[in-house]
Amino acid sequence: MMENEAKKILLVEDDPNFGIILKDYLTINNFEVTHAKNGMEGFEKFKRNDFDLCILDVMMPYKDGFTLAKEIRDKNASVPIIFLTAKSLKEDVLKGYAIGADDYLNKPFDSEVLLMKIKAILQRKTPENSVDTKQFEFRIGEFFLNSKLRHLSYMQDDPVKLSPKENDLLRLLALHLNDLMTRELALTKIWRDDNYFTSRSMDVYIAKLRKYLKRDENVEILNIHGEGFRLVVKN
Amino acid sequence: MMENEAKKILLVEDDPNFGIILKDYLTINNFEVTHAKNGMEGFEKFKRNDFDLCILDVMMPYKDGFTLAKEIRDKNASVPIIFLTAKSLKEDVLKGYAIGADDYLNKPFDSEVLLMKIKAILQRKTPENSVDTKQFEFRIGEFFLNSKLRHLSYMQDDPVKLSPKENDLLRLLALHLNDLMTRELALTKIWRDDNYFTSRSMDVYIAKLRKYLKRDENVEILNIHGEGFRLVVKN
DNA sequence: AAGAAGGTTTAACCTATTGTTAACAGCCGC
DNA sequence: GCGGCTGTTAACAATAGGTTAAACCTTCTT
Repeated sequence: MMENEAKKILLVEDDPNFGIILKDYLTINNFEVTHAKNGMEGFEKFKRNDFDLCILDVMMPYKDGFTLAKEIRDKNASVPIIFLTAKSLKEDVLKGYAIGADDYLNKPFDSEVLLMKIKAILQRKTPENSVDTKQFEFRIGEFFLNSKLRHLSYMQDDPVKLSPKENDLLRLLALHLNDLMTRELALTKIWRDDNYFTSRSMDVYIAKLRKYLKRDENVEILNIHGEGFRLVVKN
Repeated sequence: MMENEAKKILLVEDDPNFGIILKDYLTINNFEVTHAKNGMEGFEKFKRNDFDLCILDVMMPYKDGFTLAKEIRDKNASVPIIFLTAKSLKEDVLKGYAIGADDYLNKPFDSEVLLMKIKAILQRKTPENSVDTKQFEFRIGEFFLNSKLRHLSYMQDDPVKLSPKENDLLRLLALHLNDLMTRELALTKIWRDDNYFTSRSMDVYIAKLRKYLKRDENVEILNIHGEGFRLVVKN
């Protein structure tokens, strides 16, 4: 099965029973849910993560859903927000939308309906209207790396196709061009685990990259014993 | 603030009184509203214009809102759709979302709430959504794609008729010509769901498109393992 | 109402790509 | 020279993609 990354949802709901049930339901449906019990905690968690969607209860102690939503909007103008509420005052609904809500559900609601709404909202948000500051293109001596297409080209030759790991690793080296890229950084960023086996796996990839880069003798990957690697371009 | 062009809304509602009131209300709020009195008329009008949003009553004579929505979806996979309905059967709501609704309102509803929902939906839709440009004609090597008519022609040959999905997929590839079109994008935009089966279905459509495109050896669809596809024109 | 036709999804089978691990060899620094 | 790094290759397992055909579902016809 193709493993697409699960979308991350921040759920802020003070009722512990309801919160846990909803969290479980969404988890079963393949979302990665972070549950906060009040507005304060919700905002802390929001700041520490990149969420694809926020579900906020309106009535909560310490900090209500509207206030939280405003703080979230200040940090991030585009993350979708869904409000949940027991009362259904028109003024509240309008206030919610004015803050920039994407939807508004009155309790009790059907969980399947919520699921559909979540999907509908996530669909309208295309992956590329998020301003991606990611850098995809690098010049490395006479090489040119396009890490979006995973292509490494040398002068006029046909580009070589890189595997995802080859590509990630070379990109990380390029980001630290002529400088040290520590083992630890590569392992935590790319392999998401730092142990003997991932470390050996990384060495295998360094070997593969060296093979690709042999064509330009001014480019090489140097090892710094016990520290990491250094992609250098001579001259 | 710059005066943006009024957004065009297709309103399909068989109750004449309610329809006119709603149309006026939306017009006052700076939308350009086309009112159709039944599903038949709604579809005719849809075909003749580019709408930014559709508001469909579910229960209508001749052609109900769901059927109309499906026809609209076949023509245009991404235009937002809001359903209005008097009854609120859960099955109907889910059916609506399954077709690709963006929202679902039960009558009676507050017109201000509808207005806010419309704004929330359009806001998500418009931000420089480069991918969703309203472009329907493409030159792909020696091919010419008219994605309104769903015609793919090669030189002077008779055009091949494409099915809705074939057409949407080729159009999306063409919008990203020579660049990566991610699986995720195609699945969320065209299939409106991203899972194992829709992913395999997409592969089947890629095979179909490759068959059509074989006539021009300079045109091909390349795979980027784990990421998506790339429609390239050589030279 | 039955059947044909067209479109889409699912299943099945096969190939290609990718990542990990083992094995063995050489290297570093003390 | 010794023990822990690093370099390299090859085998293997797991996953993704290519293709065809059958199943399924609507819609259109008769």
